[in-house]
Amino acid sequence: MRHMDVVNVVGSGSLDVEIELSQLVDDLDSSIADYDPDKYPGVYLRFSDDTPLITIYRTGKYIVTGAESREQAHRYRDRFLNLLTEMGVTSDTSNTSFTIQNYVFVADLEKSQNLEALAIGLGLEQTEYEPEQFPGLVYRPTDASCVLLIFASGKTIIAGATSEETAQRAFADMQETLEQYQLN
DNA sequence: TGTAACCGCACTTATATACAACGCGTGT
DNA sequence: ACACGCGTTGTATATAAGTGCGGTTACA
Repeated sequence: MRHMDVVNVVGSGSLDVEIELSQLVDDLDSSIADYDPDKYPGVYLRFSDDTPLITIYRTGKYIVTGAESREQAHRYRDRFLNLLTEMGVTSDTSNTSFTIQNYVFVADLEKSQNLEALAIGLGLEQTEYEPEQFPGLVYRPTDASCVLLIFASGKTIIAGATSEETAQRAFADMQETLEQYQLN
């Protein structure tokens, strides 16, 4: 199979405890935390440049975005929980939830594509291609819960999968369809 | 001053999250 | 007629891909 790279992983979880956000921000190092309730209701926490962003809400729910892998998302989630426990904001977080909600992949068909022909081959009902609106073709497979954006260069984005396997299978299935119609 | 080159940005997709503001419906 | 609740929309976050647009810069 042609290679696929994960470029973004999004996960969400809950601390199961309400958080006083202004207090939390006061206790955090201002270099890692940002909070502007007039602009957005969540607190942004980033440990350092090029690491995932964690957004924390009043309800205790939080999101991890911008991770490069499932492992990295979990690693920074753990680091976040440890920090809150050290600060005394939370006590026992061992049974709190955390789920990967979205994977974004970049793949390459390694061959330029005729998107008009591709729309027909993949099925007009499953595709959207409006080059004046956006240069990529949007493909929504009926049997996979993810979306593929295919570009004339052959570069492809797979978004919305909740597992790496789902995305990989969707990309492989699409390539198979292209072969069937000899579009590749 | 004109033109060319370049930069930054919005376009679209998914997803969790929350809050404001809006429309619309129903009940009082 | 008014109040209340619910649904929806826009706001913000990350991330890649292409195209086109506007603005800025540089040079002749």
